[in-house]
Amino acid sequence: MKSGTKSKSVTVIDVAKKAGVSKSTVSLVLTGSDKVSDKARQKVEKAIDDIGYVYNRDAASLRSRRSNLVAIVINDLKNPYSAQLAVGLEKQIRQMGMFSMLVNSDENVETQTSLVRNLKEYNVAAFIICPAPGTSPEWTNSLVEQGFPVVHIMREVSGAKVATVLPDNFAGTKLATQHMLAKGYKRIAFIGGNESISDYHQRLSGYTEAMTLAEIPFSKKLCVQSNTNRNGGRGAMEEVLATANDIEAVVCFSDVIAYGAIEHIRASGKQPGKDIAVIGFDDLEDSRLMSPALSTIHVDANQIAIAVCQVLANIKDGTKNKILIGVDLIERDSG
Amino acid sequence: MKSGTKSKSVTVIDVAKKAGVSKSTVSLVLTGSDKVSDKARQKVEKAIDDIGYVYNRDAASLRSRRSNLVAIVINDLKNPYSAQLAVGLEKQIRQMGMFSMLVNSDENVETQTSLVRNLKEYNVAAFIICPAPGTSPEWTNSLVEQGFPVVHIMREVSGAKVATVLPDNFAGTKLATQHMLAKGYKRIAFIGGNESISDYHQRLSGYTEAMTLAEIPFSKKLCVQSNTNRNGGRGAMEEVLATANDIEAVVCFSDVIAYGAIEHIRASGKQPGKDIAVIGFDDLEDSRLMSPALSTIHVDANQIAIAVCQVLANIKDGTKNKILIGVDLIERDSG
DNA sequence: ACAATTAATTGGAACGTTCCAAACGTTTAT
DNA sequence: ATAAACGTTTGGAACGTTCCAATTAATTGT
Repeated sequence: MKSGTKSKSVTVIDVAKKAGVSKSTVSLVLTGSDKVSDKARQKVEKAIDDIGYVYNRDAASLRSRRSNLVAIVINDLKNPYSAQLAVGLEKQIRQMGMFSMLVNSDENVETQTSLVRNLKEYNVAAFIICPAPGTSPEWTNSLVEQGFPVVHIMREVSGAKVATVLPDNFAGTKLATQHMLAKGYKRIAFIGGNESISDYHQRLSGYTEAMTLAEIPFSKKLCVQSNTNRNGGRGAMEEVLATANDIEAVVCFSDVIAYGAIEHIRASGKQPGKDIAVIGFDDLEDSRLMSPALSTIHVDANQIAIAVCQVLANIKDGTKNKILIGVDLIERDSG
Repeated sequence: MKSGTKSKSVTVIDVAKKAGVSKSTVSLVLTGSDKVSDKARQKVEKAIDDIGYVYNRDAASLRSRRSNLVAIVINDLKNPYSAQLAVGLEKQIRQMGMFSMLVNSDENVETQTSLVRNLKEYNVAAFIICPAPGTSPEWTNSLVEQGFPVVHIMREVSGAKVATVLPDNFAGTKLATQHMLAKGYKRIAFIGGNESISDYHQRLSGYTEAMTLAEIPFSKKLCVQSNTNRNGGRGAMEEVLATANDIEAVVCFSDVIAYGAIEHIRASGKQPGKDIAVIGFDDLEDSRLMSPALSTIHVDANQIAIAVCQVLANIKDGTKNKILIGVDLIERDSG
């Protein structure tokens, strides 16, 4: 990785000479100051592309003790929703005039710790973290105490004194379940997800709330946990059908779970969307494109990204607040 | 984004005082030099975590004119294979003792240009780029001339004087097609992808090569282009069946295309894997988990990542070579 | 025991930028 | 005409590290 020992770099001083001003003036132009005359600004800008100057952010960041780097620590980039979220965040951050540094913890808390330790060395301006399972509140809090603005997304770490932006999981599954109830279904299952995931409880209770309001007795048989991948969804569906072959609808923990469920429904000779209605959670792009198109709870990744950036913009020490992002029911062919 | 004006940072000098050595010695320890006594090293290391020192990479990078940042410019993070690749690259780069900075060009060449312009300001050590459509060879070459090590992945930019690491697309579709031929099928379609994508031609010619070798006359009707998403796959399959209802097998440009194809096959009342055999390209995780599990051409993302890092490690000016990553046939239930 | 060699340590300069306080030039008020 | 006010411009110091040449300590050879 020998970088060809970049000869002699072009600096603000070279630009200044070329433009016939001082390096301070060049700096002012570079930082977008309003207290520099248009004449000077134009001369500097011309000089910059005449001699091919490139700004050195290391020097700037060192001297100013600021940076425009925002770290995004994602739990699992291979998960389609995470990827969508990362892309949304990246775009939004760039719109703020900042630059994002995206890394993947792979749901591994040690990796996450090591990544963040490294990122601190780069003097990042803020951390956006989707916490890996097992993240301790102390860890987050110490990060905050060190002076870094931190926002958690998607998952809550109870005890962590940070702002957290996440979808309204409870409202989402409640909405999904009530949608099924409104269609006249009464035997409704809830499948996928498991207790180690912080949002599982919220989504499950949205379902039970809706069922309770409809005065339908809660049946434990109809709630089956699973891994959060496609296989998990298929297995959970199989388990439900084994004990309750007469269910009319299934509310899934996520779209991916729904994909698996649909596969098993088909395999068992029934038609998803006709014999058994299915609804997911997330609204992945595939859900719209697949057939039958999946009904689901839409969680707008861009909206989350916008909220995160707003929080970041007005962060104060110890602002521990929870920002719920609204969700929407999307009715498609599957239920 | 007011970062709480981090009071007064702890520097190497503080560490030096605490450890009773000079700052130069501390620096040697930090950079992992072998010409420092064990005694000194231990004192320094102890002092470091006693006073909670954090390394300032901006200063290091400024002074040494080196950095351990590797930029990964991905064309489309929402694409599952890209995400997989990004994750593999990230892990591999970290294993080299470097740190990756992942950004997403979103298949937009202007975004790509702007991202790279910014990344240069961070003094990155190298660029790994999956070029967006429309990337000009001149652009890449000028990046190289500026002294940056550059590797292209997945897509070739003809005329660009850089190393390119990509799967053996030709061998892949040839393998897939010959697999179908070996099963006795003769009416085999090739669907998905389109000419604006550089690897389309390679994959298409793998198919035609196999067909020609088997002495089956090429039929234009059996080759249908499409967008590279699920919908595209479904549409292409529909188009094929409309003009050639008797096909026995279909070789798909990618797994995602295959997903769409399978949906249409089902919708038309046939059974994928029984009435029409289907094979994909990429081997996404879902392909293994779905039902019927998708036969496909496996392209090992980690292997690509390893090759990229090897190239990066021995890069010389103007090494324009092409590194083909071997592919494997994975036979599953779909064909 | 002493010179010659090697190993380990060190202070000052340098990297390219921003900050600061002072200087300059122009306009406005008296 | 002069003072005050304002808007621009400016040189030197500083940010925290690494590099370099020089110094000191330890080891080897005779």
